[in-house]
Amino acid sequence: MARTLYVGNLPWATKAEDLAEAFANYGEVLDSRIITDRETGRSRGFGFVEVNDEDADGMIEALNGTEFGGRIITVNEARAKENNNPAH
DNA sequence: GTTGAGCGTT
Repeated sequence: MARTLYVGNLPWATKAEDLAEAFANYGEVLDSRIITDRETGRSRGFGFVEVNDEDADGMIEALNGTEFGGRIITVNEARAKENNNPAH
């Protein structure tokens, strides 16, 4: 079971491993992904972190509105195009 | 080499 977390307001230099490392301090990180521009390949400044369902809420509370890489990041439950579990 | 609200990739 896993839930996808949206992480926004990230510095341009943020990498997926950086997110995984930060989120791993508050729960189990299953996967992490930084969204980059498909055309240019540059970071869009936000990403997604797949975490354990049990720890998802705590990780959001722990990291939402906190400073990361010098910026205050936004952490929320991610929306999805199809397969996801937004149900509480 | 730049930018700053947002919800992605197969």
